[in-house]
Amino acid sequence: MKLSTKVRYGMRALLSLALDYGKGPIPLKNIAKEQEISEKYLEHLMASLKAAGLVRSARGTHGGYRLAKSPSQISLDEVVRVLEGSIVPVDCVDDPSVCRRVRFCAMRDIWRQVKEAMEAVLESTTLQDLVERQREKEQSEGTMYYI
Amino acid sequence: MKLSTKVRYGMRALLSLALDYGKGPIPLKNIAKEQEISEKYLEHLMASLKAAGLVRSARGTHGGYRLAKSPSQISLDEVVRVLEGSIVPVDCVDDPSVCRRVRFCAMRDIWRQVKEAMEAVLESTTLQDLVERQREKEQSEGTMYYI
DNA sequence: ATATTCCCTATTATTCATATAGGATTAGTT
DNA sequence: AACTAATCCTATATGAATAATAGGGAATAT
Repeated sequence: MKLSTKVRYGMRALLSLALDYGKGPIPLKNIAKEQEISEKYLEHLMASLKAAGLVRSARGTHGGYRLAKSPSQISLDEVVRVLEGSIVPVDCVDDPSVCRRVRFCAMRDIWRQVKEAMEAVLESTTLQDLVERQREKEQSEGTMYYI
Repeated sequence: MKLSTKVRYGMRALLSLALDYGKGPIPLKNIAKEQEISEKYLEHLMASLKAAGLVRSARGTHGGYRLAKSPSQISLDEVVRVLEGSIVPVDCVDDPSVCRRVRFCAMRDIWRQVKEAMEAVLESTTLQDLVERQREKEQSEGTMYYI
């Protein structure tokens, strides 16, 4: 029931970009350093995020990544879906064909409830919410953020 | 964000025992056959469930496993915790020591909300609920159940 | 030109979940 | 006592997914 590090790293990277939203492209190198993620690994994540239309990129000097939409338009469930494929705890919830007796299965109902509960939280939270929350915390305490 | 098969198999095994609650010990072999789980693998799961006090065992002829408490007293969150260790999507939610900046982390709040949402569903459902749900479904449709 | 940056493909490493094996122990049955 | 059905224990193998690294190619601003 753990999130992959893909999602954890990806969220951190996006939060990083959200905090700098409007300031032009941020080089991957900076994000990697700030978030203590290997550059090479982060490249892959950014490629996925770009393919999904969450970030845009610019090459060359002064290039880097920036969010493709405003932080308030990116909800966390979108991010999880991009980096992890889906949110379901069990495949049959989204794809009934993986199990022949799906129609009679008591467990499946529960797993669907679990999925919906998780989704509700992730859908109702955007990067903008994270930014605000982060700024509040920094104000009173420190500067860095990790997951 | 997937459940391990440990949990899926374990739930199925327990549901099996719950459906036969009060009928004396059920040999592991029977459960394995009914649920299409390898006997050897199921042995490990039952060992965990026994160590956690969810089932009792009897050796020798006519031995087997039975629930240690009534189905209505076993909630699903307990089962998940036993077989998966915890319910958290990210370790820092339960154990702040894994990350030095936990106090200032915006993400952690969200992951905790996700955890609580999942827990709410699992805590409010017991094996007895599953049994009833299962019987309803069987009545109208078939006999077998899978996850 | 050159330095900086993203881009692409391939490969390796590591971890963890899953599964199997073989025998030891216990308890009923005859 | 011998036999059989069952759990119990420890060790090991397998496999798949995740995580991480490597190396060079292509674009762009100065």
